[in-house]
Amino acid sequence: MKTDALFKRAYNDALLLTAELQEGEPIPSETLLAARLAVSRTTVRKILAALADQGVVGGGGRQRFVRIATAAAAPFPQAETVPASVQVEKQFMEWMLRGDAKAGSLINELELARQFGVATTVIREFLNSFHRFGLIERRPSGGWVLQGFTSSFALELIEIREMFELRSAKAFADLPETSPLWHELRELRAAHVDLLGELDARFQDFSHLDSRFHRLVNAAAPNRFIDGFYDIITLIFHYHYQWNKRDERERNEVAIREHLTYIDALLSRSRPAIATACRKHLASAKQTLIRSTSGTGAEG
Amino acid sequence: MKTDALFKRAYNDALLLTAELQEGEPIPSETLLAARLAVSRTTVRKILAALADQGVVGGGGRQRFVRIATAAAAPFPQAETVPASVQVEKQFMEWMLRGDAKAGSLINELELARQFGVATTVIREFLNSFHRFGLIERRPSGGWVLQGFTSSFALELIEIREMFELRSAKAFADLPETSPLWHELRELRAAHVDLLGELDARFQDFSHLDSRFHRLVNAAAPNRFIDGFYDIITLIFHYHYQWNKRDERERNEVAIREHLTYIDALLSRSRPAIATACRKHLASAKQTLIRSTSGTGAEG
DNA sequence: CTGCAGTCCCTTATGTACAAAAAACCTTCA
DNA sequence: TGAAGGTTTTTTGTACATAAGGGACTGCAG
Repeated sequence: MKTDALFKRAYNDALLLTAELQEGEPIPSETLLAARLAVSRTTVRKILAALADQGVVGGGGRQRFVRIATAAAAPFPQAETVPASVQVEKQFMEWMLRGDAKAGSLINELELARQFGVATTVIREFLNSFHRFGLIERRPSGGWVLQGFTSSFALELIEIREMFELRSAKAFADLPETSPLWHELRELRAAHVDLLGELDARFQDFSHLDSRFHRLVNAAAPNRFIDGFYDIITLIFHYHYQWNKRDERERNEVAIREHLTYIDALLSRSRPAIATACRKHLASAKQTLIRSTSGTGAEG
Repeated sequence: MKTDALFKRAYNDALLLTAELQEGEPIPSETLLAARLAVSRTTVRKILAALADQGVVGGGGRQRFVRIATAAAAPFPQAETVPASVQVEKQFMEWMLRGDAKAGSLINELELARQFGVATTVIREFLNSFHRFGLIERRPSGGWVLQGFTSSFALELIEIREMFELRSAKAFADLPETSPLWHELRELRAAHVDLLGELDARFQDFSHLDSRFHRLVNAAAPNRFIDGFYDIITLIFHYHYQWNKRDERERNEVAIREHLTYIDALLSRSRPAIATACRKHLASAKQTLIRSTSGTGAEG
């Protein structure tokens, strides 16, 4: 049976929407709600039925209205609103980065399924799509081998990243003045400055900003393979930022300042300045990443 | 139920092995056969039981021998010895490259499953792993959109290829004299010369040689992401060579000569010569590929 | 005639079942 | 005693069932 995490999330969102309305106010049309909640009308109807059950909305057909203005109905627990596939990724990364599994060991689908509380099918599908991240390998006879987050993985990752980033940064400098990306870059610069101002409170927001920035640079000359590669980068850095707490604030401050230099170089369109700033930033990202890898990276 | 294509392939292989033995000769041990046929001993035992049923081998336990020297038993049909997943890839590429499906259209799992004669699970798993080749995209709401083999796909593919190949070629030139790769390179050069000599008869063998050569170059400085990328290259070129028959012989001859120039440049270790030969080869590969793409590549 | 809700059908996601294949363990005989 | 065959246990690949969710079609009301 398919999980109804989508329904539950949308239901919770709908509860928030109704809370904004006055008692007795009419409910927006199903089509409108569908657009607002980003789900199909089928799901909206299911939600409306559930809300009617809960007494939150009254009436029926075209005469639906808010019955209780204060959100009396309890929302679904947060955990149930996350699709199984997302939870599996999170749990798997945790399992791997926490060192519960050694590099080179076999992955047992059934065991993981039990441990994560999902069906083996979900694990199987996850492993299949996770393969592209380079952290696991398929054995010829079936089954999967864990490669692990080793320093050789980090080195190989960073090597490709440097090639792609330098290429994209150059392309960015060649963008016509009219490109909307320049505006986005300036906005992103402002976001960096903002974050730097309140770094003590929000220093964990950097991970997201980092991903946005590097994807913006790549948008100068889109290439689906580079985009795909940035998914890997984003994943690795996301979890890396989550798990490696050492000097987190300092690391992020350094990175933000490097970004700013890099952004200014891009804005100046000076090729040498861009290359220098880009290389410098990548070099320090490399150091950070390698320091946190698990092993020697000596593998077959 | 799991298919027994593995058993059938190994059974056919085993039939060939027994045909080499004299009537009455003893059969190698189960362990040895398992290694020889590249399957587990469990499968070997199943094969031996089947062969005994067919009267090809007699005796039992430690006294098994060949009963009929001439291979009297019929092997399984070729088609049944290919795992479903491999057949699906072939059929899918055919379906796509033949133009049965337009770029941008939705992929219907059930329909494909029926058309290819497999269960939907197999299609699903295939699409999941095929995603990395960049020819299909996942829709946010589930399901897949066909991107197709467009010229923008080809251009993006080639761009990455050039970056990777130049990088690896440089690394190759820096290999120590003692590296075994130099020997392999010389062997590969000989294979090219051989093929050139009998090109009229064997010109289709080039596809395989091409893949071997480029993977060898990459082996100079292994990187799992580049390796993964070469899977894409190999796939595309493999099917491209199969489907684009126009000027096939001439194209291959040109490519072989370019390879020879490229190999000689590598052997000379001259950086400028390597870069020139590499670029020249990639440029003509690019032309060939782009000429055979299906559309304008104008997509969202 | 336009936007809405009612209804129906199609497709996909996920759990479960079961056979194939692998791997581990046990027994036997030269 | 060690290499072979016999037996049992695990694990994976594939089919199938079923609910969730998307989308098309229809008739109605303003």
